[in-house]
Formats: sequence, structure tokens, C-alpha cells
Amino acid sequence: MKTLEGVEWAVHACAVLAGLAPGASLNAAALADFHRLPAAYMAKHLQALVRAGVLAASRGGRGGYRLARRPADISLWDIQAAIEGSGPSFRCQDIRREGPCAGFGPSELPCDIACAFVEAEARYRAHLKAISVAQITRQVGAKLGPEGRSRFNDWASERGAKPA
Amino acid sequence: MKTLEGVEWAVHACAVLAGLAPGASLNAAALADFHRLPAAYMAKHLQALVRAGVLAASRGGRGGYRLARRPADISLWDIQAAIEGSGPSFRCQDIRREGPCAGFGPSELPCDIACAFVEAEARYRAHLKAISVAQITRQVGAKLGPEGRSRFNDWASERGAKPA
DNA sequence: CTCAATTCGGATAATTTGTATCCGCTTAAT
DNA sequence: ATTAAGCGGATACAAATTATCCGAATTGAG
Repeated sequence: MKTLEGVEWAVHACAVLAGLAPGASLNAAALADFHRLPAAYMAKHLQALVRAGVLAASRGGRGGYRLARRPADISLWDIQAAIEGSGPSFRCQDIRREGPCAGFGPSELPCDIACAFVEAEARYRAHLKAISVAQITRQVGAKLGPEGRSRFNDWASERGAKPA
Repeated sequence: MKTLEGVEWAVHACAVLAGLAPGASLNAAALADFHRLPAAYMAKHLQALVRAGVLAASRGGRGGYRLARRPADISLWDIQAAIEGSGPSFRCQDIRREGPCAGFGPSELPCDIACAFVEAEARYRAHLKAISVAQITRQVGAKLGPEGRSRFNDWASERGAKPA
């Protein structure tokens, strides 16, 4: 049960985009550079976010990535699902159907053990679904302070993105 | 975010032990055979459960594994933690400390993104902590029906364990 | 009290998964 | 037409997971 580190990268990237003016975009190199991450690999994750409908991409000169929806409508779960997939963490192998007691009882009913883990995971997801990128950006921005926010805006301008 | 399949094996193994008479034990070969799993690998998971204090082991002839506590006092989280470790799923790499905005704001404060994932995981764990092996064994036993339970008791006797 | 059978336990190998990079292709702005 | 940029696939590389084996420790029989 390990969260892939790409999730952390992806959330940070979305938070950066949410800190720009609505509709503004940045390319993969810029988003990677903001946290000093390898650009090629970051690009892979950004592509996954596009496939999941979290980001929208523009190709060609002056292209880049922008949020596909408003920051308030993108949850942390949307991002994790984009990177890791939305399938269940606990994959029941139904090992109960093997062995001396297999075949007794209605095997159509779900495995109680799997149910417990699936329900636990539902609660995990519910919490992430309740947190939006907008909230994250607000909190991070508040911690940065006026000088930090100014520095962010300067950086965005240099990279060709309109600041908020 | 994938739950290791060893967790499923371990929970099933504990559920089997909880279906025996209190204090009864089974060896690794028997616990593996019940679900037709590779014995050598199952043994490794059982060892992890011993290290975590969930099971107790006895060596030598007529030895084996038994529950270290009453089934009602063993939670699904205890078992998952034994197999996968109790560390956080989301390991914050603190990538926010790199880049143009690093150093602004009190970096002693925890990362908001990490906090969100840690809290989500806390809810996951809370649910698993609330479910005991005793509950699981009760539910599985109920589904088996009288004939299935009888078959289970016969199997346990053949393997040298006292049935409930 | 010795010996042999049994069983756990840690070290070791094989496989899969995740991490990271590169290159050709398509697309869009200048 | 040229340049900038994302997209997808192919490919290494690193790490974790899966699986197996052999030695150490314990028990019980003779």
C-alpha cells in the first residue's frame, strides 16, 4: 500500500496551475522546473492527467497544459485516480474458492474480507474527493506570504503564463 | 496504491486460526494448503505476523502458529500493518522546498498536500481497526453453513488441530 | 540422553512493477 | 516553412514484490 510519488508531483503541478489566471497554461518543462523535477518523467504524468480529463493540453508553439475544469471542481482523488488508476487497491483473488471448504455456501456473495478493505478504501477516497485543488492552492499561497506570492507571479510571467 | 496480496493471505490464515479452539495451532503447510497457496511463501507472511505480535509460533514436532491474542483483539489493520508495515502510504518528498518559491513561508509547517493524504489514510486505517478477526470468522462461518463448518472441523482434526 | 523428524527463520533468487529517458510523429503558432 | 510543444511508444534502469531453498532450533521418541 504505497502511494506512487507521481501523485505528489501531479498534485503540486495542478496546484501551480490553479495559482495562475483562469485558463492560463504552462508547458511541461516549466511545471517540472518549478520543483526541480525531471522534465521527461513529469511530462508522462501530465499526459496521464490529460487522459483522465483533469488537464487539457495545447500542442505546438506557445502550447502547454492548463486545468480542464475550475480548481474548485478538481479533487485530490481525481488526480490520484489519473496517476494510479481508479481500480480497487485490494484485489480479491478469491482464494476462499480453493481448498476443502470451497463450494460450501453461496459463492455468489462477496468475500467478507474484501468487503472490509473496499469499504476502508471508500472512506479514503471520500476524504480525497472532498478536498479540491482550489483549497490546496489557497493554503499553500497563504503559507508563502506576500513576498513568496510575488516571487511566484514573477516566475510565472517569465515562463509566459499570466499570473492570477 | 496497491494492497499486497500477502495481506489477503494473512487475513484468511488468521480467520482460519480463529475458527479453531482457543489456543489451537496449525503449521505453515496446513495454513497454506487450506487455500491451496504456496507453502514457502505463506510461511514468510506468517513469520511477519509473528514479528508483529499477531501470531505466536512454536517450533519442533507438533509445532505451528497460533493467535497471540483473542480473535476479538486482532484487527484487520494489525494484520495489514504486519505485512506492509505501519508507515504512511504517502511519503512526502517535500518537493516544495525546491524551486523559485522555496524558502518563503515557515517551512517547519507540514505540507498541506501531505496532510490531506495522511488524513485520508487515517480514515482508511480507522475502518480496518474497527473490524476484528472474530467478526470475519463469524461472517465467513455463517456463509459456510452447517455442512461447510463440519467439513472445516474435519479438516482441522486431520491436520492435528482441535476444532472449535 | 541421543537421534531423527519436524518446523520455524533468515538468506537468496526470480519476477514484476515502478522510475526515468529518449526519439519519431503530430499539431499549432509565427 | 520553421520552430515550439505535446503525444505515444520503445527502451533502460532501479526497486519492490513474489517465490524458493537451506540452515538453525526445538520437540518427542526410543
